[in-house]
Amino acid sequence: MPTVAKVIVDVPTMQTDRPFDYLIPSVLDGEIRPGMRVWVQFGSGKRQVSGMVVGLAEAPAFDGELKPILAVLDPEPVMDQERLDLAHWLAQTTYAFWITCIQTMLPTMLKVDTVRYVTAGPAANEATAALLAGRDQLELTPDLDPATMAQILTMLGHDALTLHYQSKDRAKVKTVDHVVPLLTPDAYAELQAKVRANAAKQQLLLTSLATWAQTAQTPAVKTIEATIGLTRSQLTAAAGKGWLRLEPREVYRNPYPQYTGEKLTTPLPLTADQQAVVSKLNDATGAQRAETFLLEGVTGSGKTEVYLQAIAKALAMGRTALMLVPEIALTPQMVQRVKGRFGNAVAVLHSGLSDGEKFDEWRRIARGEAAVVVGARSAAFAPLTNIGLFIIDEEHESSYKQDDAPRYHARDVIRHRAALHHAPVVLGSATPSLESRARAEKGVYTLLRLPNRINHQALPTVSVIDMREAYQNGAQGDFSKELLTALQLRLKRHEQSVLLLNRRGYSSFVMCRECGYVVQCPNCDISLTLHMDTHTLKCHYCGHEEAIPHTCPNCGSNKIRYYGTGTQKVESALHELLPAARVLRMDVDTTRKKGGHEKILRAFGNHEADILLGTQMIAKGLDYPDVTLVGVINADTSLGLPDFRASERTFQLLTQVSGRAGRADKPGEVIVQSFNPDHYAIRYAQKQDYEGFFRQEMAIRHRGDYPPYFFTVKVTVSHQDEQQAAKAIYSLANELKQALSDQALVLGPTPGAIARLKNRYYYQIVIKYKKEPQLGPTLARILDETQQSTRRGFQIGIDREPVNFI
DNA sequence: AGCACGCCGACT
DNA sequence: GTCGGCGTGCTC
Repeated sequence: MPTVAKVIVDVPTMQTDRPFDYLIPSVLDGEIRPGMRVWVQFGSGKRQVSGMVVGLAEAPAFDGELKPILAVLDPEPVMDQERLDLAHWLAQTTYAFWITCIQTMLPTMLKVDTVRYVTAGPAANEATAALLAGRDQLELTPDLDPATMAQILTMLGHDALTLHYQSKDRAKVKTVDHVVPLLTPDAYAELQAKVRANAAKQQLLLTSLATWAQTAQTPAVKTIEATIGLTRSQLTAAAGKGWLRLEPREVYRNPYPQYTGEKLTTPLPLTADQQAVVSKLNDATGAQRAETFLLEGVTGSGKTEVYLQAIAKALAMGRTALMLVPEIALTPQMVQRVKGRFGNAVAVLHSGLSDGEKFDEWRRIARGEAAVVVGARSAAFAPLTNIGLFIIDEEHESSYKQDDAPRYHARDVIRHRAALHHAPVVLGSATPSLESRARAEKGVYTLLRLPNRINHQALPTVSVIDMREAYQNGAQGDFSKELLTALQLRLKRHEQSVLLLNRRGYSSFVMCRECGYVVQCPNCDISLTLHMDTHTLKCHYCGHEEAIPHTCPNCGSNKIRYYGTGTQKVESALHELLPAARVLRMDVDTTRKKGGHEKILRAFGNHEADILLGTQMIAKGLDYPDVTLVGVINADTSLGLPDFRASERTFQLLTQVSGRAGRADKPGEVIVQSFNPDHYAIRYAQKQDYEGFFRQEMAIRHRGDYPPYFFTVKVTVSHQDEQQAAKAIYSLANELKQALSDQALVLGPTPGAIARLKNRYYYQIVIKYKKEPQLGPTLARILDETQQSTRRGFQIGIDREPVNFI
């Protein structure tokens, strides 16, 4: 019988990032298994924290006195061995804390909140009474003002207060009350005789109870209310008389009640191209071969149907399937296609669900009640077992990389799991990332192609408008004459248009025309963004908000004006230029609310608007037959960024939106406005020529020693004091340069693009390398050394293959 | 992280 | 002489 549990405690620091031994008390003999959360005392004092059991042992490896586990928080493990191992692997490969990785893999509802509160102590005095002000206890929240906090600490030292810890598990299982008849049908008949005949409701209830008892039914209270019109209070009263019992039964919160799973779609006939791809995938699935495929399929080539039939193969083998989709593409249309084919066997995980819904979908998966999972990035950790197929759609999407710890790429997690499950991986995209396409070239991935659109639909015509000349030709504001004319034509024909505003690095800000002053965030070194709906300036990093100034805070001039192009500004311009057009705007502001996204897309699908105006998010998952015009207002604002992937991102975006036009029998037209109309990214996107773009971009990457020819790591140091941060990054850069071969390139140190964020100063270096066996150990050593300096306020971040270099 | 221990300045 | 400031080290 194991007597020791190895526990990772919920204290995310470098010094505590390893298992601690805890004694399994005899009352918990045999109850504790790896993957369960436990409640333990940790550190000197009475501090209590939660932790995760990652292993059991007969004897401790630690030769001090062990503390006992205080309580078990789960009746069953919430992580199986595969996922416990996965968490450890993730921690090692991303340089994140083990406990942080564990928490990322679990639904938010399984995160344990630790509550600290004080009560009157043995030496309670007037101050105690004053502080508690009649209450029994006072919770210690981080927003308590420092003076009060200091006072509390002093009083704790004098035993005037006592400190308590409590775990607050957020997991709430939703229940629905059911009526359970307690008597026999005969007994109910007898009662009916005793109850007054004109007590209609009671008579009705007794008749119903007799029937339920006869047929062994236990209907839900809600059903009874709806069908026979008895109220909950009448049932509660009857429960008091012993006629029935109200029994809470666990139910799942179903985020998609509209899919009943009764009528399933049947597989569509495949084109020869699709058939060839499906057979290759199914061969690998059948042979349980962990092969990675790169599926390069143009927009409209029927990738989704390929996925569905490949999933069917895995299911036919009695295995499960995991499919990742970018958050932004997880639209009702996508869910409908998968749920429509596989019904209730599908679980969906994305950020639009409430925590409760996510928790319930997660439990359905963990209990083996869902065999297909469709979800965004974090669904890579879905608790599926026996996975037979992995799919990553829109594989090039940068949202598959998590920007904060653990800084993982879903593709790496999926490939790691695929190797364990002996299952193939499909990476699908119309515009694969250069990294993936290069790997296919090298034979690491197997390249599969779907070069043709289904039914050989013509690709839309794409015209590029030179905005440098447009103003001589009667352009108004952000609209060239060509785009305006095309929009008017669509209005006349009652067809729909989509307008894309490429807003990356191009938000609206307020600038003084006299002195050039731009209103900045007081906490972060970035410009504040204008929000016309609330008439405020907001910081998109820290959330700071302030009123729009009427006069320049710098020179006092009243010539302070709005600059840049935001969706709101374009929207009002549209109203002026095309007063008859009904415009729907889709951006972070209009989609923040739950379901906001879907509501807008549905409204557009129902022809409630003529023009859909939005940012990047409209480029995906849209499939409306009546859209015959796609306009890109500013194609190249993303080209100017100091990021080597700027061309790749621009090409992907333009190719993607171009594919959105004219998908039905109506021919589509795409108008791209650009100040760099001759840029190769725009030219290749115009021709929808991925291979051409790939060759040229690879040559450029080769010349610049960029990925995929080189690997990259970004190391960031931050401190409240700018000098300290700068000093630290320079010594770190030196240390790295000495440890690495001269093949490796160390760029920087440079201040972060936003040098100051939430009142911390950031400095960073980027390392480019091909093969550096010393890099991993050196980074680990640096982290180890920094742990000593964390108390002095340093924070260090290591990001392998970062998506954002600035 | 958080909590205790420990070693130096302004008070009863 | 002590109370309490926050620098340093440890947590099974």
